[in-house]
Amino acid sequence: MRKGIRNLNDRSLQLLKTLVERYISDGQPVGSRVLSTDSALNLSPATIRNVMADLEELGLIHSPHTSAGRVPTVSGYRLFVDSLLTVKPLDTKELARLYQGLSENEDAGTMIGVASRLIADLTQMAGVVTLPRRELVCLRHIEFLPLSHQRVLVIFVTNEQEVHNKVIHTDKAFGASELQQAGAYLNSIYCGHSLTAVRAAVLKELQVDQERMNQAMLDAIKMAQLTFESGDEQDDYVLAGETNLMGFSELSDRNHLKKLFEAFSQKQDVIHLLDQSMKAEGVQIFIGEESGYQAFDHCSLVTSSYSVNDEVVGVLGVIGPTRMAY
Amino acid sequence: MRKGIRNLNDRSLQLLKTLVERYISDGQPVGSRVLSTDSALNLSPATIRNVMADLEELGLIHSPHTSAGRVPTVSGYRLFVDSLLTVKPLDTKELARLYQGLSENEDAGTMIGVASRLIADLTQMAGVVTLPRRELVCLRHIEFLPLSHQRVLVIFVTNEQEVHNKVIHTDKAFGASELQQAGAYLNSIYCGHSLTAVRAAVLKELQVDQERMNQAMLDAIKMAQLTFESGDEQDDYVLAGETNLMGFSELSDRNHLKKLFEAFSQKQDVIHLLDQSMKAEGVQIFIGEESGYQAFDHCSLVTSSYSVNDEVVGVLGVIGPTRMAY
DNA sequence: GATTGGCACTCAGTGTAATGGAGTGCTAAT
DNA sequence: ATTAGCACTCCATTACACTGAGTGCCAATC
Repeated sequence: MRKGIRNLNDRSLQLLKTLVERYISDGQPVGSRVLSTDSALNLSPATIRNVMADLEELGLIHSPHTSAGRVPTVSGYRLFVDSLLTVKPLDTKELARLYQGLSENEDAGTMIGVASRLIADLTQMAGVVTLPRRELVCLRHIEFLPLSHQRVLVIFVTNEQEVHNKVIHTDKAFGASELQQAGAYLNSIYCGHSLTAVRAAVLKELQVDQERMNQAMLDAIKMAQLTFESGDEQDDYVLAGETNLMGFSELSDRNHLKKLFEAFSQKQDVIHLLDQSMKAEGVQIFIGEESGYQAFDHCSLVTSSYSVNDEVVGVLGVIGPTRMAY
Repeated sequence: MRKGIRNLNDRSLQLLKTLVERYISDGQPVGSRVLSTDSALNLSPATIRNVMADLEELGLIHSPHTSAGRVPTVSGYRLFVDSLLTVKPLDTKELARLYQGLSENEDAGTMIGVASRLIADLTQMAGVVTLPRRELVCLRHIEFLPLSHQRVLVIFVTNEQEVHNKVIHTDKAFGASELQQAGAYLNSIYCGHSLTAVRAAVLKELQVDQERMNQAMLDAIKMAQLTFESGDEQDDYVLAGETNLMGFSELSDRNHLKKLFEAFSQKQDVIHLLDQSMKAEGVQIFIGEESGYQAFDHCSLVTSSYSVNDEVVGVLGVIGPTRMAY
């Protein structure tokens, strides 16, 4: 008399849905009685108990103990968000405010901070936005300035108006004009390419084409190599409203909380996770342990990629407790 | 039969000291019995009870409830750190490691991050280091680069090798050579001055000396004004090891913890506090409510200023629970 | 006069019932 | 297939006694 998840009837799904919704709003295990009055279906608690037994057998819900109500499991949430979730239209109105808030400032760096903050305020959870990925950042301009002791200050502009700088150490001392020449040369050939493309090209040049170049060109290429070598500028993200997470009782366990915040400041795991979700189109949801990272066991992460010029360059997301209003 | 704090006898102070030390290491109210065995003094618990009654009357210690031991109050801690504290010599050894860790990297920005991290790891509490104050940062070099749409990229180097950049919007479009000239001009007159000094000088120039200047000079000054106007770059600090604070039971109250972390991310209060302690020489200690900020009610902050070239430019500190090993 | 031993007292913390209530599972009736 | 009824389970709360650590005070002692 076993049934698979696939041929669950509508009624069971309906009940699962209201159960999840109820649990999300109350945070308490929900029993058959409340479910009977809560759901539009006119069913007695007894009937609902039968259905719930089925749902439990399928691993969608689960009892903390014998005489408590039921709580959705991860798979239960998963089914809920995958096929039962009805999105509220509020989002669009808020979205307008969000856009407005964003359009006010032009620097991409601060914009990302603002976006993150907005998400956090809006959801009362933690907002997270990744910086555009390095591979997709395109070089607009590069320039070298002399510093003392064979040091050179590299300034490069990417995308619209983003400015980066770095100090590199060269083999020999260069004068201002030499450096200017080198910059002009590099601009002429690499401008408009992505940073990773530049890096690859530079490496290739150094390996194969040395005899074709004069000394000035070689110096320029070498400096470019120093500038773009190794991904020392890790992909990064901006987090806001972490403190909102401390209000949720399900994350009250100090150990969990600590692990979570450590993950935030280590950044690594979070970046991996966000990276993953960038690969997929549209909205992604990681529920509880699905993320694969222990620190997020009791959290969920809802992400959506964002684009610049029709190209996906980053991810924004909301981090909250598993029991969150999806 | 009342006595002031001033004429407390040595024995009472000795007892207060061991009480505080004991409380710091155990975190539990300490009673007369333990104190009698703990202290080198050979006194019976009864005697100690008498002394403790005196100390309590003076507001230095206090009982959570009738039949618990005593716990130091804020004034008790204060007296302890002010006159009873004997510094362990361990610090110097660790300090060597600290110096070594710091000397490895030369960029001031990352150095501060490393310092903060080191403090946190060393103390198992939160480390905090302020960036050098703006007023004390001295301009080494300034340069302008043209961007599109009447935008100019300003790059200026301060102190040793620190590079800052900013995009400003000008009234009219400038060519590369004009900008270079302007940069050279500004370098010639303002190089070596502190940023605030430059700002003041620029403002003064704009008000009084306009007729003496040619157009190029005026443009240069105007750009400098745009660059250094208003303290938009707030003083800042780097925090590390916040998560260490979550392990302390006395900060377990979620509300307190939340307030504290909010203060961290708002930065403002922390900056004020650190600023305050920069004014005083040497090591400063804020205990519990002494700081005046609610968020720090159950924390203590130990700070020390640090100098570059014999001038105090910033503060580093440790944030921990009131019950910390001072 | 300072110190100490003795004693009654207080009070948080703990363990053990007892009680109530919410919820379930099962069975028999509809 | 649904429902009502019933016995059962288990958590949560309360009550209560008990223990132990610690105090305050008093009288005895050095």
